[in-house]
Amino acid sequence: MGVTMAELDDGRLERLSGMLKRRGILLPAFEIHGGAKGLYDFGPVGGRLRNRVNQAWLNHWLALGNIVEISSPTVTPYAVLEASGHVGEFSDFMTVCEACGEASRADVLLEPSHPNPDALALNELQQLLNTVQPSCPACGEVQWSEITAQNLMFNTTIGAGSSGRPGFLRPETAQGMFTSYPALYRHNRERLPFGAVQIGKGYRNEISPRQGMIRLREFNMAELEYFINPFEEPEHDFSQWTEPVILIADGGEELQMSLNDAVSKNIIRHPTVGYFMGQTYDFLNNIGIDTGRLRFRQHEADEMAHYAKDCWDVEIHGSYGWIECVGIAHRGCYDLEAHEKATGKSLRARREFDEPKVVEIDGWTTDGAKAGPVFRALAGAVKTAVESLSSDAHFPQVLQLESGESVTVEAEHVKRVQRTETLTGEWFIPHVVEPAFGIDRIIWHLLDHAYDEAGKEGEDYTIMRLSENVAPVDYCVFPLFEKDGMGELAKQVHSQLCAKNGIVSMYDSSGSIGRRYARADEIGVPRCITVDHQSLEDKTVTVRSRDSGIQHRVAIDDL
RNA sequence: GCGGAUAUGGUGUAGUGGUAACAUAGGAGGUUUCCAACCUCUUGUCGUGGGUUCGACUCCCGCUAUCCGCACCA
Repeated sequence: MGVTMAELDDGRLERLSGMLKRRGILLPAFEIHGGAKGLYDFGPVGGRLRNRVNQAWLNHWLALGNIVEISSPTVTPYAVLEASGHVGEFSDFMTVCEACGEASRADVLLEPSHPNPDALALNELQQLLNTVQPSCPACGEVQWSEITAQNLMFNTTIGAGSSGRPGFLRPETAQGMFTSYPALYRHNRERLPFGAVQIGKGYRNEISPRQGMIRLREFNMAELEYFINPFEEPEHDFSQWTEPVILIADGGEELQMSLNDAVSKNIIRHPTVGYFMGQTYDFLNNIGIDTGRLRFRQHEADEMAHYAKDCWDVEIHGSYGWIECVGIAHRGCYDLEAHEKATGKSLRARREFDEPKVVEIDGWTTDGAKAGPVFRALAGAVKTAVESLSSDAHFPQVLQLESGESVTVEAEHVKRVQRTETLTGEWFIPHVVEPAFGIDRIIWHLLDHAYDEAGKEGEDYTIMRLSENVAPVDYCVFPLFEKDGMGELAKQVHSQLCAKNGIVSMYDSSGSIGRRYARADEIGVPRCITVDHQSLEDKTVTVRSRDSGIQHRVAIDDL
C-alpha cells in the first residue's frame, strides 16, 4: 500500500460513489434528516443487487448437500452474548486523563508493561494501571480516572418496565447457529459433519465508522458454521484447486501456491479450512470478484483468538486498499463449550469407538444409607471427595472438601467399588470451521471491480461489468421509437419478461436509443432488448449484450 | 475520540452582506431507422440550529454529515 487513494484513483472513487448514489445503488441512509454515520441504504437498484448476492451465496453453500439455512433474531439476551464472550471481548476498557480529558484505552496504555493486556479483566487492568502509572500520551500527566467498559454492542432492553431484561443487537449471526445446535444435530440425524448458514444483519456501535461501506454500524453478514468430528481425519477433494493463488502465510511472505499444495504442505493447517478457502474462492469468482485482486492472509499466532487453531482472511483489493472481506476460522470447540458451560445443556455429538473400551473401576464411593444422615447437606461433596480417592485409601480419614470444610470419614461411611465397565462410545463437543462473510464489503468490491470508465471511442463512458449472476436488472426493453405500435409491443415484451420467475426487466423509452443503452450499461444490465420496425412485421427483436455491444436478432417467443 | 478541510438543484461545480448561476441529469413535446446527437418548453438548490445585522447562502458559534491524517478495528 503506501499509495494514497488520490494518487491511485485520480478521483475514480468519488465518481463511482457519485454514480452509485445517482443511480440508486448505494445511498447514505436517512439523508433527509441529516444522515447517520455508518448507515447506508441499498436503493432501488442496490436492493436487488444485495438480494442477488445473498441468493448466490446461499445457493453456493446449499449445493454442498449437508448445509441447512436458519434465521435467528437480531435481538439477543444478555446471557447469550455473555456466554459467547462478547460482553467481555467486545468491550474497550477506557480511562480518561483527568489533566487533559483525553480518553485512552487502558490495555493500549499498558502494552509496554504486559505481554497481552488485551486479555486482562477489568480489575486486573485497574490494578496494573495503578502499579505502572503510565503517563498520558497527550499531555504526559499521570492522573487516570477509574477504568470503564465501553461496549461496542448496541444495548437494548427486551420487554417493558420492571420485567425488561437487558439485551443487545447481535454483533454477529454465528451465535444463532450455536444456540440452535441441538435442533441442528437432531435434524441431521445426529451425524457429523454438517453445516448451518444464516444471512442477516449484525450491529456494532463503531467508535468511528469510515470508508463508506467498509465499516458500518449495521451490516449484512453471512456466516456458515460447519460442525466436524475432531477425531476423524476430514476427506476433501482438492483436485479442483490446483491453480496458484496468493497466500500470505503466518511468516509474512507472499506465496503463489495452489490451495491443494498449501494443504499438503501444511501451510493451511486444517484440510477443512482449506476446503472452505477453495469454496470461498469459487464463490467470489462466480459473482464477479476479480480473483487477481484477491489474496488469503493467515492470522499470526498472536493475532488469533486463543481458541482458534487456524484462521485465514480473504482480502480483496479495491479503492481502499486491501480489505478483509471473509474470515475462515477453525474455532475448535470454543463456542459450543462456552454455551454448554453457561447453560448446563449438552451441546455434544456421539461417536462410537472402533473397539469398545473396557474400564476397570477400582475405588471408593459412599454408602448412602450411612453417610447421608451423618453428613446431611455435605453428603454430595463428601461423595465426590471419596470417589476421587485411589483404591489403596484407608479409613477413617480426614478429607478436605472443595468448600474448604474438613470432615472425618469413617470406614462404615464408605464402600469399595470394583467393577468393569464397557464403553462403546463417548459424547464430545464438535469442532467448528466458520467462514464468515461481510456482504457489504463484498458488494462494494463487486461494484469497485466492475466499474469500468475506460470510455468508448474516446469519449467518457462507464460500464458496470457485473456478473450476470448478480446483475440487479436482467433486461432493459426499449422501443426504438415510441410510435407505430413499437411502444406497445415493447411494453408487452417487458411485462412478459417480468412475469418470469426471478427475472427483472426495465422499460425505458426516454431519450435517444444510445442514451438508453448508456443508462443500462451504467447499472450493469447484461442485455438490452430493442423493438424496431422489423419487430412489428416478424415478431423478432434485437438483443444487445453489454460487454461486446453485439446484437442478435431473436424471436420474441424465444427470449 | 483527536487534528485539519469541506457542506450551493438528483449529480458535478461557480458565486455574492441585498433571497442565486453554469453544466449535466430528470419531465413534456418535436426530431431521429440502434450506442449519452439536436431543438422548444419545464421541474428542482444554499446541511441544521442559534447569534451579529434593516437584511445572512455569504460573517461568528454550536450540531450533524462527508473527506484526509492519527488513534481504534476477530
